[in-house]
Amino acid sequence: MAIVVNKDEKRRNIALSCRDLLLEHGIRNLTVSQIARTAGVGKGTIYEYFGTKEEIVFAIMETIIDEVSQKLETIEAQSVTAREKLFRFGMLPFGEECAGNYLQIYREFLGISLMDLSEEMIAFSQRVRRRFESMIGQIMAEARQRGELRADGPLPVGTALTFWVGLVADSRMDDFDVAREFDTFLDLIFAPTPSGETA
Amino acid sequence: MAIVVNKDEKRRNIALSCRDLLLEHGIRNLTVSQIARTAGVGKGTIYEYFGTKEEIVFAIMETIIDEVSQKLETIEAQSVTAREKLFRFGMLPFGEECAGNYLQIYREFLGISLMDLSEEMIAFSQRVRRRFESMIGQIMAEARQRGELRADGPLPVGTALTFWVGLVADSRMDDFDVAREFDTFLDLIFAPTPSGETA
Amino acid sequence: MAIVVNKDEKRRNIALSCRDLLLEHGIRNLTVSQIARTAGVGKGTIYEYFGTKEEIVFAIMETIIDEVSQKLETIEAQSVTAREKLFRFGMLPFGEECAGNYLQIYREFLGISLMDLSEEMIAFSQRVRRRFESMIGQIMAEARQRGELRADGPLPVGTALTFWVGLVADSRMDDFDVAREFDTFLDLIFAPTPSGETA
Amino acid sequence: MAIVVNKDEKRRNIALSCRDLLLEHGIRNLTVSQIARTAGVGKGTIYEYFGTKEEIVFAIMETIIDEVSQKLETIEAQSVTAREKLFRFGMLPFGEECAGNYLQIYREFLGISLMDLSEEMIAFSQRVRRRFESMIGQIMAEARQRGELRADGPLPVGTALTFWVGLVADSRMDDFDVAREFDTFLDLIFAPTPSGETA
DNA sequence: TATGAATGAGTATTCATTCAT
DNA sequence: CATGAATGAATACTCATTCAT
Repeated sequence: MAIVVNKDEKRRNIALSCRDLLLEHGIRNLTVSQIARTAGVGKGTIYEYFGTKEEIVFAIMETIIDEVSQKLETIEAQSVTAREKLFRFGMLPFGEECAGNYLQIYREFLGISLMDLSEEMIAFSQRVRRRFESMIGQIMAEARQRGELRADGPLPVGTALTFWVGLVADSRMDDFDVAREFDTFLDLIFAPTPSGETA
Repeated sequence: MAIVVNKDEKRRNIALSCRDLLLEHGIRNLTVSQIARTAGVGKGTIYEYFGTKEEIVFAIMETIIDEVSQKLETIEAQSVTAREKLFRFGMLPFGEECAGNYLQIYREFLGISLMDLSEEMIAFSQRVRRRFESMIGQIMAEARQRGELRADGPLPVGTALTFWVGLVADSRMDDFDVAREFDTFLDLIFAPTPSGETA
Repeated sequence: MAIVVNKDEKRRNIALSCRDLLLEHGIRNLTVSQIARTAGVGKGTIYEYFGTKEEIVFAIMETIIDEVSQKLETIEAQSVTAREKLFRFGMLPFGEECAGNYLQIYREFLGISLMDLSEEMIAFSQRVRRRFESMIGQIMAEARQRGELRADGPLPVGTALTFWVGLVADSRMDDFDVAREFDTFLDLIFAPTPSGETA
Repeated sequence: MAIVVNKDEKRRNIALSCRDLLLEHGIRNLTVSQIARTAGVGKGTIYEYFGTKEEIVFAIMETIIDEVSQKLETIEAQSVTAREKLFRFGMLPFGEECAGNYLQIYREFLGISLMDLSEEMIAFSQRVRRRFESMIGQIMAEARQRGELRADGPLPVGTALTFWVGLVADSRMDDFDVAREFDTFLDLIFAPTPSGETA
């Protein structure tokens, strides 16, 4: 009888075991040989579970995104204003903590996906975007219910995400103050309604 | 007497003669050999005027940005609202016209600059950003004077630029509606006062 | 009671089920995985019946040669001159009909056997050659009896076969007129005895 | 001033310096690295003079064919019958002497060219064929003038070449007597007059 | 008897940059 | 001033075969 292997599980295991490798070496410097060695299997085995190096990278990125998502959920659960939640969301990869590499990797991935407009790459980008869309959407929906957010128009979910992408990109520049810029943006969304008007 | 050629002028000439080459082939597919051939000089000569391929690309990009700037000035001069001007500014590379390649090239350049965090690259990015900052700054300043823009706080120049960068990046995704997203963003800036006041 | 399967029979079944696969994909592009899948068994099972991929290919080739042999027998039975029979024999794989692939496969096989001079490969080649030798030998023997062929010397069976191999090889060249060349060769064998000399 | 290099000459030099390498390692086992090392240049330099590995092989093969051609010319000059000349021509690669490898290489090349039906490969094969065609053509023309060859019909140049290709291929088989087969073939060409005339 | 998961060797090619002339 | 010949590092992917179950 043949050995039975859960393919998806093994894929995930390989990806998980290479998480650190990716974070350390970066995406472009990752070689399939390294991946195989790190995962403790032969190079051929890698191609038994992934069709292409790109696919491996996607899988590893996905595990990282899963991690980030969990952190976001933690933030979600905190009892602070929606604005603050969004701020913490957006600032997560910019935090000093362990997160430094996230920023680097995300930036690299963004760079790669801007140059490689293959179908697979775009599809993956969209998939990732949608995940974050739903998380942010929830926060904003809540915020609107609580009156934190203006009641008119569609929720500025996409606007926030797009701005955040710009934030990641622009943050590469020395004199760019991420926190300040993000704060300014959130001001726009949460309509600080200049000076006490509205009322 | 030997013909004296201003070094800067020759640099510029080389850059100008390669503008189309860049727009056609893209940045990564541009080879120094092609550049030399197109400029009608030897490969070695190129390195007489530029220290590195990167520098050549910067020079060519600069000529392209000059072009774009001129187009922006034309828009500036149009008699429309500041909001409309900003919209036209931002949408310029997304226009059908000839501009198609601008978007592609800018995206590619953004991608490259996200992966290559060398000092020169960052410095160049900052230089470019500042050019656009000043142009947008003028429009916004005017807008505020005319009352189109809220009077409080700093002008959201950086916010707009950062959002625009995100726009360029996200526009690679099939289902992304650039115009709509940009419009939504401009709404945040220009019509912040929730309950129909302003009017 | 377990179903008893004759090992040779199963070998033959596997070979037969892969005939089309070989004809379509060619020899080199045939993978053992494909073979197993097409034969409806596991990869390991294939190696239960064949020692090596080469052996599988031999077995499939043999089924194809069987087919060709049958066609040759049909030609044999036609009431035409021996010369015409030989011509039809030789031209069979060059015919438009379905035979197109036969030529391709035979050429590929010839190429492989020229590069892989293993004992098995040579033995197989000899086996195949001998099959055709006997068929052609019969025709020529008849022809001599009927006076179609010169009476002196050994029958040019080998000569014809060797020439035919050259024909298959050379026919890869665009400007090669197979029919004409073959005809010229047959003229030599059938000694058109220039202009009525003989006498 | 730039260094001036005669490109064709350098190509030839590289090819010449790798002649032995090809003869020893065979065509398929030749690596570009080896070629570069043997030619005493960098790998990149090889690609300065050849577009592809295939081209290098062609060039080396050409030098070998040049050698063979010279030997053929020597044979040409010998004072023997045309039949004997053709025999010596054809048997050249089968001779014990140094020629052993020629046969091997030619066989390998034939094998490769049967599997790789690219335009370049076919073009090269045709080029080679034409060279031999002209040489053999001369001998046959002479032979006919001297009455050694029948006076009617076109010279069987192509027939001989095609047969020779078959000879090279079939000679891989143990029990194949090249000399005898070739002799039989030449009999067909030179002694067509059936009934013992000859005279 | 049947299976299929695991394996790993092996190689062509590009192009920015230098420096002898 | 100008040239262009020379350089060499670096990496994904296939597939026949085995053997534990």
